Amino acid sequence: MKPDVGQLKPEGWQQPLASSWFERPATEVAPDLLGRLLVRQVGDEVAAGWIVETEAYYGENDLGCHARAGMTERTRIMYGNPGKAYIYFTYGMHWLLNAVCMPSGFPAAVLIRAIQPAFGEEWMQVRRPKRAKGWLDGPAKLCQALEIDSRLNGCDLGLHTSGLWIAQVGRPGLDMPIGKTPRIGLNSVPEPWRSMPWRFTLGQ
DNA sequence: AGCACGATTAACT
DNA sequence: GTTAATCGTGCTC
Repeated sequence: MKPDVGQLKPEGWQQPLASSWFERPATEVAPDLLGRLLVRQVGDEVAAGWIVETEAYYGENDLGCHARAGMTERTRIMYGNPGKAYIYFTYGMHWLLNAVCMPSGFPAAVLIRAIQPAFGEEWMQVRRPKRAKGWLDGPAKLCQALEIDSRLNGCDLGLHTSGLWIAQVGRPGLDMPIGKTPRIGLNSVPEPWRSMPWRFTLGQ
């Protein structure tokens, strides 16, 4: 009988990236996150997905970035320490997950836009019943699947304690080229920010 | 206190 | 291809 490779936990899945790993421009961190493992643990339940799509949001000058308006209650986390989760609510119903980049004081983050299931698929399906193609392709979809919401805003992605981390382990067979395109959904953002090639994809 | 809008998604035509 | 759903946030009065 053929083993279900997708359900095996890869070596190193419990080893989070250090906070200092995120202390770089978001435009460098975003492509570097591709192929790494986003892990969620709630009690005894664990699920994880390979990151395959990211976007960089970088500084107050970036008019596509929430920090364009300076520091507010919402963007406070983005101005904080690298490696923190910046999670915000949009369109009245969706949560989106970012990883904060750069040293404290400079607002920058990487939006996690899509994952592919690595293990714990059953647990993800509890909240995302449809297992059709594309069921985890979307920043709000993966947050729903992994039970990510405001309770995790500001948590440290470099620690296990909050139950959400990014493991350093790279996906096997990481030889595909990285795609670069403009960011999605910035419909009213002026140029050149709207077209900056800060969306990064792996095998899509 | 009121208002316009959004780093989306699903369900349409 | 288009559009409704739905509400926290940030800005204006």
